[in-house]
Amino acid sequence: MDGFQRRKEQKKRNILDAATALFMTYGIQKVSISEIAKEANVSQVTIYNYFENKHTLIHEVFIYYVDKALSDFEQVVHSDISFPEKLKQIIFTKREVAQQIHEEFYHYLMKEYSKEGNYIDKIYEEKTIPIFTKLFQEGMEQGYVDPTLSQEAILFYIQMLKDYIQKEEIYKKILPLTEEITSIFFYGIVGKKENE
Amino acid sequence: MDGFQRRKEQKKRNILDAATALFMTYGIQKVSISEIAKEANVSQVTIYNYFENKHTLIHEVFIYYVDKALSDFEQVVHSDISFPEKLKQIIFTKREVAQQIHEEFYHYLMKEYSKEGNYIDKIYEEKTIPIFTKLFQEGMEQGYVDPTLSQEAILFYIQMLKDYIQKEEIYKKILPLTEEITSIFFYGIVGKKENE
Amino acid sequence: MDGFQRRKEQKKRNILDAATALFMTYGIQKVSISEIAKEANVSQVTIYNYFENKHTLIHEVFIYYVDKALSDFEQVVHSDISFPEKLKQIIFTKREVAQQIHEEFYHYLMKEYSKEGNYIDKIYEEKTIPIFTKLFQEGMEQGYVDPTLSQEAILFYIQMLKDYIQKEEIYKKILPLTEEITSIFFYGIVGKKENE
Amino acid sequence: MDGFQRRKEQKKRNILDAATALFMTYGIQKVSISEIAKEANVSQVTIYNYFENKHTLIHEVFIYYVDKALSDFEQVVHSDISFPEKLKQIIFTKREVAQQIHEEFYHYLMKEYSKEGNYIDKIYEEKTIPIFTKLFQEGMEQGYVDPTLSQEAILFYIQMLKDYIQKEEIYKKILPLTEEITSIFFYGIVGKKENE
DNA sequence: AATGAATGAGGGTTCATTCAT
DNA sequence: GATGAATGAACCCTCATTCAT
Repeated sequence: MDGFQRRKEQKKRNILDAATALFMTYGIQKVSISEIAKEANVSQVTIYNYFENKHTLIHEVFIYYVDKALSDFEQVVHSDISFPEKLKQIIFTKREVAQQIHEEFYHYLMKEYSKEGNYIDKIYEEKTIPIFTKLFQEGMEQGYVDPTLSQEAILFYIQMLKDYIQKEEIYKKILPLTEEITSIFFYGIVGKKENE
Repeated sequence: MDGFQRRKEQKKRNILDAATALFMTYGIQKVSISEIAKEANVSQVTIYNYFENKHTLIHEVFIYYVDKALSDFEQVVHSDISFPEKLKQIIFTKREVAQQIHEEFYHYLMKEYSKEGNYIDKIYEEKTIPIFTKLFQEGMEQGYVDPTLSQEAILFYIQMLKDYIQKEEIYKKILPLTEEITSIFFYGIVGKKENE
Repeated sequence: MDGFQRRKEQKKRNILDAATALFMTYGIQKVSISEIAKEANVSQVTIYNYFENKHTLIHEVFIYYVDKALSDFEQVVHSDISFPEKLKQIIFTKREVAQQIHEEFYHYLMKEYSKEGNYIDKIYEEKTIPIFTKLFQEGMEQGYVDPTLSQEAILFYIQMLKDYIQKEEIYKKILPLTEEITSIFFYGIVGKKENE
Repeated sequence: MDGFQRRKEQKKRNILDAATALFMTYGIQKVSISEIAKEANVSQVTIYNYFENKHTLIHEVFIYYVDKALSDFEQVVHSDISFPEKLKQIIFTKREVAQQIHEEFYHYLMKEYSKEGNYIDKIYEEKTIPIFTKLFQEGMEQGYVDPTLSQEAILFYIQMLKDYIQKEEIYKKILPLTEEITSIFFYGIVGKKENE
């Protein structure tokens, strides 16, 4: 990649960064192309030179985000910490990219783009699931996971926790409850029997 | 209430219903007043005769929804079924009003209306929490709830489950997992020890 | 006129009064039928029962106002005070009806209604001019009016003073200048020669 | 200023001219943005690209007009004609810009914009008054102005004449009276004493 | 490649007026 | 005769997108 190409890529990334930041703060519909242009210090038309239309821009922002999240996830799973600690990190770790990703973002994409490729599902099935499977195997061997539970049900739970905690207003409230929530996740509301 | 009043109320409800349905399907911002008018078979201006502006309309739809949800909740808690069954219903029962309430709906209101009274918080604190407290007392007495857990943590869990399951695309996927999810909720992913 | 008629007339007058007050305070275009209705404590449609449309309503308000002004004017001219005092009163007396008549009112009528009858011109020529003529005759005989001046020019001057002083923001400013303005009116900016 | 800038300025002026013309003929409220756009041969949105909103547009039209009037005024005062001739021109000269400025224009601005800087008052005090003062000094030295009169009173008179003559329907009527009006302005309705 | 300028389509809102009781 | 309810037309304004340089 020569200097020209590099500068071009840099500009594209500038736009993506500006768009990502704005989308995450204000949601998708509230952010206009002109605002993104201003934030990225380019003209509106320049955005159109790099991205076919707003649709496409959103799509690429999305991919950018998903990839980043995936790589974070892999890093944690392959790290050298205990199984419970891994789960804790997966659930509570906020991706830097998406510090406060607006839900609308997720929904918008789910609704508008489900037809065209469903990048996220592909990534999920091809990359995320295998990693999870490996993780759970580890968990079962160490006695942390009930082997009668389906992997789907557990994934649902993890996904739910992650999503919910993403919500800005929730995150603040539950920070002091981290330990308890982890405990409920492992032992349920009935609680751990002490005599075990 | 005479015939006049009744017809008026009926029309207002028509508009509220149309708006609710559209908001829940497409989100708030995507739905225009003119679409609501078309759906409700009235002119745009008629909507303005009943509601000051879009803001107000959204607000009233919101109240309509919250009240309905509360009344459903109360009914379940006071019903004559077992504690686990109650929790199951609370978590999985979809309010008819809000079959598939769009998250944006919640967020929009949280953001835009937080200043003016915060109706939902008031309802939550004054009505919902006391009912929950009573319910958990019941649960503890019957050994279903770990007494070392804070009520907040448990509420967080329930709220999270309810919210998450509200999501349309999630609901479909997890219907077959209902039993398992309930089990994880009670006993965690470590699972119930059979010798208990 | 029986009681029925009288009540009807009363209601019409209520509407006219409300409209007049609002027009004079806010101008014509800024005042909506619904505001007039509210101010007069009737329904919008009631206004349409008495006046064909907004046009007509404005027209009638106008006539109401002109008649009142004319009668005030006549009273001053026929009163028992000196000529200069009469002029002073004509110029500086604010009609109660039109304490602060909005200019737009005048202009709107001049523009929109000039075709249809020109009530004001008729009144002016048939009633006002003769009275003025009589007044000036009086002034000339007493040496207050230069006989070489045309009556039109003097009328212009008087009209101008009256109109200008009507303006709310002007009126306040020139109150302390009343004497001087009268003096200029009589003796011009060159001033009265003291040795006369 | 390059070609780009110049064309932009030109277009902005086109819009200002169209707006000015329409405002002066029909008043401010009656003129819609779409009418201005049509008159200026641009799209509505183009107007919004140059002016933030209707408010701003009106404001700029206003400044355009005031500046033009001021410059005309200065030119007359500094010109090489007699004192009476100067006054005559000041009073009767219609600025080309504002051939028939609608009063509503003036009022609207006085009401709506009085808060924000009061451009006209500033101009008036800083520029107009000093020039007037100089002019009157000249008039007094030549015996045209009664030195016992306050400058305020005279200014009031001049302002009144100018304003009143601005009115379209008045202007036509008094054109043949120009000489007489000037005479009254200088010598009052009592008239000039011939033996002076 | 990059931009300033321009726009069609659509959004929320208001108003004078009519309909139906 | 009086009213509450309803509306078509118009208004100000925003946005994603294209044109022209």
